Amino acid sequence: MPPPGPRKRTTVHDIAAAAGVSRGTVSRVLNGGYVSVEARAAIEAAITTIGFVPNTAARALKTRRSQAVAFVALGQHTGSFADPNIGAVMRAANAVLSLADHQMVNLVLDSARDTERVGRYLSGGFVDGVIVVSARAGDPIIGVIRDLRLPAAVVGHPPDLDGAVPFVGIDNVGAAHEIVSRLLTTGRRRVGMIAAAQDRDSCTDRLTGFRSALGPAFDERLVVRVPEHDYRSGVLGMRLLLELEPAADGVFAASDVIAAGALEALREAGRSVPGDVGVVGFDDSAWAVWSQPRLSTVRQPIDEIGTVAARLVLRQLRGEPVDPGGRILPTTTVWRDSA
Amino acid sequence: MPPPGPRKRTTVHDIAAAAGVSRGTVSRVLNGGYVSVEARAAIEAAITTIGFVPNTAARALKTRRSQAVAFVALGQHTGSFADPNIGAVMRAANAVLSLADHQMVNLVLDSARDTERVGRYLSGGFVDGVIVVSARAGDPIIGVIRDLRLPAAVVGHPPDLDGAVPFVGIDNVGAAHEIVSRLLTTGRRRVGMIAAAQDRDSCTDRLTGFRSALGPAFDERLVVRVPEHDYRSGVLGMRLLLELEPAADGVFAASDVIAAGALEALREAGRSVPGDVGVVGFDDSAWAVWSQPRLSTVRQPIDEIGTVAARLVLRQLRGEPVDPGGRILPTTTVWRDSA
DNA sequence: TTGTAAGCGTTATCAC
DNA sequence: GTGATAACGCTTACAA
Repeated sequence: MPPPGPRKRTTVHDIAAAAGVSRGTVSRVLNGGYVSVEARAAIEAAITTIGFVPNTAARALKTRRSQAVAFVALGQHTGSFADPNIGAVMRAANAVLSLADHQMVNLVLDSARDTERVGRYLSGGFVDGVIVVSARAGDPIIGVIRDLRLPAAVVGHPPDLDGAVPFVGIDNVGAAHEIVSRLLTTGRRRVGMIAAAQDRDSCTDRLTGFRSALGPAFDERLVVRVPEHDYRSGVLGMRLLLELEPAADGVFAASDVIAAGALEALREAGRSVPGDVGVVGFDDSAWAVWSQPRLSTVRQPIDEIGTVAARLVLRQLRGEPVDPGGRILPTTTVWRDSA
Repeated sequence: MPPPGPRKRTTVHDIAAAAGVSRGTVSRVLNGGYVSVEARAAIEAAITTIGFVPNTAARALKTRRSQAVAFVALGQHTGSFADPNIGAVMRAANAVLSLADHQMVNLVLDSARDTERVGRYLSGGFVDGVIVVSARAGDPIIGVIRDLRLPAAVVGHPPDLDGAVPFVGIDNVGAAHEIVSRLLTTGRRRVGMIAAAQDRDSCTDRLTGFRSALGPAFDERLVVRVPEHDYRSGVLGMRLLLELEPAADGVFAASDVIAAGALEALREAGRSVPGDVGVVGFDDSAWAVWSQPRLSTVRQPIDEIGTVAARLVLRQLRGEPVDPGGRILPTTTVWRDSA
C-alpha cells in the first residue's frame, strides 16, 4: 500500500525520459502522428510500467479545447433535473455528445451565488460550449453566453434571445390550439385550463393556444393558475376549477402530471372521464399511459430536441456556420381515452 | 456589432500592458496580495475598459486546483438524475459546495463509452474531487477513483469499497427490520415484499431487514421482484403478489413509489388499505403524502446525506484527515394511514 | 521520423 | 510593493 498524500503525477516528461525519447514523440503517440514502431513500443512499455494519466486540463490550455460541453438547466431550487422532460433531453444530448467524444457536464443553478459561479465556470475555459434548458426571460446566464461568444444552443425560446443564440423547441401555441380544438369537437361547452409555471415561455404559449382555440368562447375565469408541474398542483387546480365552474365539461392541463392530478380531483368529485368531463394533457409522458383513463395529450419529440441541441453546439465547435434562428420541431396529438 | 469568429481573449498580460504594470501585480489584485492603491486603480480601470475574463483552466493548471467537484450518478440509462432521491442529494451537496465556492459538475454515466470518458475526465485535472451515488458492486469508476487517489465520497456502500473511500448512508437493514416489525404488530399474518432494483446494495439490504423481521414466518415465495423503482412496477408487483397469495394482508414496498403503485393494484382488486392489507413504503418521498391513504414509511435524512458527502470531500481537499469508514445516518419510521 | 523550443494563461518565488 | 522569471503539463511548428 503506497504512502498517503498526493502521489507525484507522472507526466509526458517522465514517460519520455523512461523511454529514452523526447516529449514531442510521446505526445505524437498519444495523439497519432508519425512515429517509428520501436519508439512507439518503448513509449507504450514505459506507460504501462510507470503508469501515466494525461492531464487533459493542460491539454485544454494548449489546444483551447476541453472537449466538454455544459448542460445548464435553469429553474429555481425546484427539481429542474428531476423534471422527466429535462432528464430525457439531457440523455439524448449526452448520447450525441458522447459519440463525438465530448464530456457533457451538468451544472445546477439554484442560487444567485450559483449563477455567478457558473458564469465564471463557463467563461473559464472548462467547456467549449453550452446547452441551456428552460431559461426564463432575462436570465443573466444568456447574457454571459452572448458576451462570451460561447457556442451555445437554447432549448425553448426565451423572448429576449434576439437571434444571438440558436434555439430548438416546439410550437407550443399551435400544439395547444390543436389539441384544444380537438377537445372542442367532442362537444364540450365549458372548457377550462389548468396553467402552471407561468414564468416559462412554454406555458404562456400553451395558454395562448388555448385562448385562440376557444375564440369568443374563451373565459378568463376558467383559467386556473398553479405554481408547479406536479401531481398535487393538478389536484388542487382541478378542485378550484370545479368550484369556479361546477358545469365545466372539459379541461386542458398544461402537462400530463397536472392532468393526472386533475383526474384524481374529478374522481373525488364523482365526475366521470371522459363522460362528464373531457381531459387533455401535454408531453405524452409516462403519466399519460399510467393514468386511468389514459390521457389524450401532445407528444413532444423530446429526444430529438436534445439531439438537435447537441448537434447545434457540435456544429459550431467544428466551425461550421449555424443559422442563429430557431428549429421548431413538430408535435403530434395523441388521442386516447380521457377525452 | 463585433465581427464574427472567436474574439481574441484578453489575458493578464494585456491588462498588465494596459495598466503599465507587470503581470505579477495584476495577478495580485485578482487574488489579494499587497498592492498599492494606484496600481490597483490602474488595473481595475484597465479591466473595465478592455474587459477581462480570467482563464480558470490555466489557473487550475498552475495551482493544481480546479475548484470543481464531480457528482457522478451511476445507473444504467434509466433516469438516475430523475430519481428524486438523487436529485435531493445533489441539491444538498451543491449547497455545501457552493458555499465553499466550488463548482459541482454532474456527470451522467449511460454507456461503457461514458464510463471510459468520465474516467479520463476525473483523472484529467478538471475536478478536485468526486461524489459517487448509487454505485453497484464492481463499478469500474470506483477503481479509477482509488487508483487516482482522488478525494472522494460514496453515497451508499457498495460492498467492495474495502475502506479505500469514505462513504455515507443509512442502515437499510435496520430500518427495514424496524418498519416491518411495526407492521407485524398490527396483527398481519401473511406479509409480502415488493423488492426492486436488486443490483443496488440498498435494496438487497432492505430485503435482508425484511427477512430478519419476519423470522421463521419468512416465506421466500412472498418476495416479488421488479426491475425499477417506478409506479408501474408497483402496480405489477402487487398484482403478482395477490395472485401468488390472495390472502396477503401486509406488504413492504422497497420504496414509496412502488407502494403507491401497490395501492392502485389493491384498489383495483377491491382490497381496503389498511383494513384488508397494511402497506408500508420507504423514503418518505412526496408519494407518501400524496397517496390515498398516506403511507407509513421510513424517512431517510436525504439532505444530510448530501451535505455529509460534500463535507467529506471538502475536508479532504483541505488536507484534513478523514476516517475512511462509513457514516451511517439515522432513519425514522413515519407512521401514517396505510398500515 | 524525431528532437528542440516556444508557447497556452496563470500563479509563485524570488530578488530588488 | 513590484517586476522578472520560472514553472504547471501539454502540443506543435520548425529544424534536423
